This record gives sequence, C-alpha cells and structure tokens, in this order.
Amino acid sequence: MREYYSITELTREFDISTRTLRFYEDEGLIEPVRRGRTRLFRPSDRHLVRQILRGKRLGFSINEIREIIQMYKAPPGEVGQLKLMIRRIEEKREDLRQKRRDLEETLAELDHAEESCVERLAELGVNT
Amino acid sequence: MREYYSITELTREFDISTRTLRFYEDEGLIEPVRRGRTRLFRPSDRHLVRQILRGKRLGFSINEIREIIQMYKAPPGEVGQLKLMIRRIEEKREDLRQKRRDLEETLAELDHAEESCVERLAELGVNT
DNA sequence: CATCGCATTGACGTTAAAGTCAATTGCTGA
DNA sequence: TCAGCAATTGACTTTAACGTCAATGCGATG
Repeated sequence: MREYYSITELTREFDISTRTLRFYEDEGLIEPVRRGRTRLFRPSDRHLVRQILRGKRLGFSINEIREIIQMYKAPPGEVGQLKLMIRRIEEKREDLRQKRRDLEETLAELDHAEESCVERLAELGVNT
Repeated sequence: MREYYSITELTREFDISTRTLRFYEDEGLIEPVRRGRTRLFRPSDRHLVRQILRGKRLGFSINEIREIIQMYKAPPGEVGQLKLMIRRIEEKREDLRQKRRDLEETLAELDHAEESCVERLAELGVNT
C-alpha cells in the first residue's frame, strides 16, 4: 500500500478533475495532508473518494454522502448519539432498499423492452 | 381505471409541484391533453410520472430518463434503428448493474456500521 | 539562474432542475 | 353577475456541483 498519492494520480485513476477534489476537500469529505502547499492524498483519502463516487452513482447529493461517510466512521461514544446514529443508518438503509426496488423494476422493464426489439428483429429477419 | 387526473391530484399523489409537472411537459416527458387550457392527465401520463420519479431516485438526469422512456415505447420499425436501440438498452442495463453493485456494497457497509453501533451500545449498557 | 510544468488559490461562470412570483384566465356556485 | 378559486403562463431566481480562467508559487532540471 502506497503512502501518498498526488492529486493528478487520483484525477487520472478516477477520471475527475483537480477542481472536483478541491471541492470535496472544501466540503470536508476528504482531508489530504500537505507538504508545503501541495496536497498529499493518503490511502484513506483515496478510499473516501471511492465511496464518494459510489454515492454519486447512486444519486446521493454531497450532503447525503457526507452523512453516509459519517456513518462509516467510528461509532460515537455517547448513548444518545449512538441511538440517533442507529436510527439514521436505518433510514439510509430503507432509502437504499427503495432504490433497489426501483432498480429491479427498471431492469425488468428494460429486459422486456429488449425482448420486444429482438422479436421485432426476428420478424424482419424472417420476412426479408 | 380513471379516465383523467387533474394536475393537483397528481401533485398530491406524488408530492411534487405543478411547476415540476409543467417542466416535465416542456421536456416532452409527458403529454397531458387539454380541455381549454387546463391539463388533463391520463393514466398513461400518471404512469410516466411514476417512471420519471423512479428514474430520479436512481440518480438519472432528465435526459437519461427521456432515453429510458423511449426504450419502453414500441420498438422502431427499421432494422438499423432496432439494433441501435438494443445496444442502448444493453448500455443502460450495464449502468444499472453497476448501480446495483454500488448499492449492495453501500448496504453491506451500513450493515457493518450499524453492528458497530449496536456492539458499542451493548458495551455501554453493560458497563453502566 | 531561468524556465518548465505541476499545484494552488480565488473569483467568476455554467448547467440542470426546479422554485417563486405576478399577471391573467376561466369555471362555478350563490 | 360577480366573487372566489384553481390553473396557466412567462419571467426571473435559486441551488448544487462543479468548470474555467488568471495570477502566482515553487521545486527540479538543464
């Protein structure tokens, strides 16, 4: 495991711009260390970027992604906070289960659409 | 099955604004008929709204949703168009399969996070 | 030492997806 | 007939998530 990644390494690996990484830093999603003014990204930052992009693909906003990332971190020490956290996690999971239903329905409809196309193609293939 | 729905009926059912429905109409996603100037939404429009919102929950843009809706419609008549359509459908399905992987990973991590919280809570519950 | 090229910073611009607001319009019931 | 209320229209505004650009730093290299 490498110790540090440069900003351009990450932009290439994930196909995002430096602006995007700076934006995520401003938003407090990642916290690269500095050598002088230059950002050095640790493996943990790289992993966070992975998680951010995964969240984006699922249609989560930056704020939602921030919340989710909080959940991955060490659990809070206080009982009230713990209970709150558990409730929030459960909410997000329900959110994800809804997305899963949406996803399966969409996939099923696309399956059906493709079948129709293939059938139509077979008809044409036979007739011409 | 009702013949028509008013705009406010749909805004209430789906918890969206009239502005949103007008926007979807401008974007060519739905095509309510008119009685005078008043929009009348048919069951097919209502179903389209369902599909639009499902797409939104999955993080698709309006343009992507427009493409997906096209796929649900009757297959084109021409062979080249049919093959193109099949290819596009396959692309969207791959897109959705990626989302599914992302989703399962996220769910797994949230499961783990919740477990950590529950464990920590058990510790505190025992110790105090 | 000068310059080359990657990095940073700050400011302003852009795009998608609506929100908001004001000025009508048109039906409906008293 | 008229007041009231839902709908429409057009214009302008907003927000998130970056893009773009110009000015500047700075470390290595010839």
